[in-house]
Amino acid sequence: MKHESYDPHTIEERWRDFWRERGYFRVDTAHPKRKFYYLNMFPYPSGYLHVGHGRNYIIGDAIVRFLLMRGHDVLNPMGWDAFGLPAENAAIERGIHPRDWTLANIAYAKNQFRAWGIEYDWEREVTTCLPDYYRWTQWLFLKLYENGLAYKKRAAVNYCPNCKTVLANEQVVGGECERCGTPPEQRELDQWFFRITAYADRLLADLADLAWPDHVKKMQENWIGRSEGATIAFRCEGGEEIRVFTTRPDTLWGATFLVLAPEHPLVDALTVPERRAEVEGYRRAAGRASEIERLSAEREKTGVFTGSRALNPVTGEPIPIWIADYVMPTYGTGAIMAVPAHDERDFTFARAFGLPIRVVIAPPDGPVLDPHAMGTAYTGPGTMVRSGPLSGTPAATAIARTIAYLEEQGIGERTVVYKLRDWLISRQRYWGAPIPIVYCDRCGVVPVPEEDLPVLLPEVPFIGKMGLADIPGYADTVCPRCGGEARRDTDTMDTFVDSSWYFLRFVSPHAEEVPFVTEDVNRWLPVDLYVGGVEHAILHLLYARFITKALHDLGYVGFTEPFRRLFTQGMVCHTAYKCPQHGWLYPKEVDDLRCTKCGQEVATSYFAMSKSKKNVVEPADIIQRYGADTERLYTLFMGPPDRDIEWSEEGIRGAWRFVNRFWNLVVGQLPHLAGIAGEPDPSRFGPAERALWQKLHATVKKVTEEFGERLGLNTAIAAIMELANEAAAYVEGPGPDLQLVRAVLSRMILLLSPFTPFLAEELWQRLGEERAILDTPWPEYDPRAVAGDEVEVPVQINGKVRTRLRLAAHAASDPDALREAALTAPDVQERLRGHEVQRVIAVPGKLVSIVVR
RNA sequence: GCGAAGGUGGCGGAAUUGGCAGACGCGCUGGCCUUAGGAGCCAGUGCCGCAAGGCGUGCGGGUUCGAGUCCCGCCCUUCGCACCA
Repeated sequence: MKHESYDPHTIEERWRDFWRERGYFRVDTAHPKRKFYYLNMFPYPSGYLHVGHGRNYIIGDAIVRFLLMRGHDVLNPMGWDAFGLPAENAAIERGIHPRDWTLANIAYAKNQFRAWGIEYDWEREVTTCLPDYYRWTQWLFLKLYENGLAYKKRAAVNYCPNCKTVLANEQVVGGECERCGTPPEQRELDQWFFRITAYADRLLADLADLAWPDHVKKMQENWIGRSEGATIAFRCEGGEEIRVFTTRPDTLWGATFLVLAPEHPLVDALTVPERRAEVEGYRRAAGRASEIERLSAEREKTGVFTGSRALNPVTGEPIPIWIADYVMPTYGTGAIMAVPAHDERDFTFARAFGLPIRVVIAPPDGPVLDPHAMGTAYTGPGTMVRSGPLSGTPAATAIARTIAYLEEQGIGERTVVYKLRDWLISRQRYWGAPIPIVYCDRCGVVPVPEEDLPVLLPEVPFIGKMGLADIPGYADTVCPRCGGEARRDTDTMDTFVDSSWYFLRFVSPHAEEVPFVTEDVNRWLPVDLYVGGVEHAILHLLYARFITKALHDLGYVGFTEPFRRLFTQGMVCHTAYKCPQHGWLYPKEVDDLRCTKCGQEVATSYFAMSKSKKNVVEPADIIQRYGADTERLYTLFMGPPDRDIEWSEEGIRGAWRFVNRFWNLVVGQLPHLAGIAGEPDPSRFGPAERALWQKLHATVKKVTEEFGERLGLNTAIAAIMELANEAAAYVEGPGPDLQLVRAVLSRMILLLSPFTPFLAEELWQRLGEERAILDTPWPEYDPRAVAGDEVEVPVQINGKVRTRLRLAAHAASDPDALREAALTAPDVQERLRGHEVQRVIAVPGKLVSIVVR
């Protein structure tokens, strides 16, 4: 080897602490000139970060380095979402305290960041499980409580018997506990809720202004689930009033029965004695049925008749009242009017139980519907028929006219309902922020005074699944109001409360009197770019938006949305092996696709990296073999950041080879470049120089633009590779222009520096540059140089490219000259012989298309 | 069922505005170098064909001088929601 070969370990060790010592990633939040709040979703400290986690932070570090070079004041903090069940469960397994486990993981992860070359302002570190943070989570609870946004109620809630705690609706995914997959049970419990439903309309409306991926907005929209319709009152024969919600009030004349949810409060009163046994039996069965069973749309419809009737308010006809579990107790009023002719579910139910079907909507131009012949409900548009005074109303105005009529008659009114329900935040586990509430026999529910915060987690040896209620003495306290004996609330808050405001704390992490300094957060928020996994599309992002709006209304912040732009990065997948007998296997337990324990053939598949599937790749191994720069480069190169990608052992070698080639290119040129300074002089360029010069400027443009809207970092890297390939070919050629070589190499180092910061800093210094890269402005490009002075223009004949012309840029941009050049080109002439030219389309700078016969 | 995203070589993926399909990388093939190669370098590599040429972006139609890109109708994959009245 004629020069020093690339040794990532020496290089990376040299620069690792340089950035920290120089404080490049610190920011003065009080005096930003061009502020940019970049935020990665903070991690859950679960043990270690694998290369899949790394992707999130590597994307962020590259963007932040770019922004710094562009002269922004970047707030780029990092912290730990440190409370929660997994730490508790891991601690139980290991027989240690969740705090010790968590803090050890944090220390380990910080070293991993350092190894990756990812720097943060660690003076802003926020750890949600420490009292100086959760004190303010409790403060948040108190503020919501004082303003009627936190309340306690007894309700049927989802309880996970395995995790031994209740769950929010958002944490029941597909009828299973989000954490452990156990189907939750319904339990009647006294629990704390946050009144997120009070913000349903604004959470929905404000989505419009967010620069978020459409699918994430759509998911939130669906989750909030706004429906417009009417509430209609039905008088029962026994005098009770049943209110139903419907989106189709125009079908009211076709309502032939009512259905209540089994849990509906009027069921008892409406059940006649001879039906009581059957109704009670059905209610008990419905209570036991898990959420999955009950929500399955394919399930047979079941229900029972209460024996009572109500009067259809517009026809005066008595109609039977049933109960059925296809009606949800918590949506709308928990009761529906059934219009079997025009609603699929009601139709199925009516057919199953022989209930009458009455057609009140006539399809346009269609045959008159015959209730006996219908195989399915007609839910399409049509004219109202058999609907008393409203008969003949066309579809377009039917709903609005019916609502007006109902309001006139005093039977009902326009109503908007949401699927969104209040956020259940009580958890019966230890590792969370205690709810700062005291129960006193004399004073009732008493909030802990702000000055008494934090309510500390009790210091106990940690022995097993437990809540604060299991810890002797924890609940005993005195009432803050009367000083008498009282009991503490023994629940902790959902960890999503912790993460619903952490982005505010980062701005003023050391404030002791307040959770954050309003003036400062107003200067820095909303977050300019928030990057994280799409799995938080609903839970975290909806909660954080809600809390921000609540804090806004209470006067603590001046903005209503926390995250202006959201980017969701894809997951890193990797081969996973499964043995029919031994389950998931580590790659080292597989030989020639057979299990090393039993010799059976293993199944291979691709999954997002996870410990449970034993398919994680450890950054330490990769860094040991190739260095952090190679891992970073490969991570960003292997696919667009918003898509899932597949980690491959071969792929990383490609990145490794590039890093080596680049090193060899620059280090190989160093002896020639000593003493070479100044910008190259384009007037002295030959064709090879002009081509390279153009490529350089085009590459600067490309890379710069990819850091904008698209974040196509994979193609930015590809562009740099192209430039490197051309530069390598150029320096091998005859008599290279050394000023040009220096210009190309030094700018290429800058372009590469967000991706491979160690390598870039090292080569930059070896090139003799005095300033560090992060003190150097990002390279500029000259649009004229990008355009170049000669272009290649393809010529199509009947839609096929037949030849390419090399033309001066000015000729290519003039349609007439372009047309002329194409038609006179010898090989075009050749092809046109014997044909009649019908049409010539010359697109300046692009191509010429000739149509012949 | 509803909604969203996607389907391009052997593979990961490019093609940003209707204008050269397959950039860049992996893999593969051949060669060089080497005691050796899971190192490095050079060349080739969408498919069919000796070639000229033809065919090619899930399938079928359409618009256009020109379609991966736009329109209509399907198929498949992934994700989200799912008896929400």
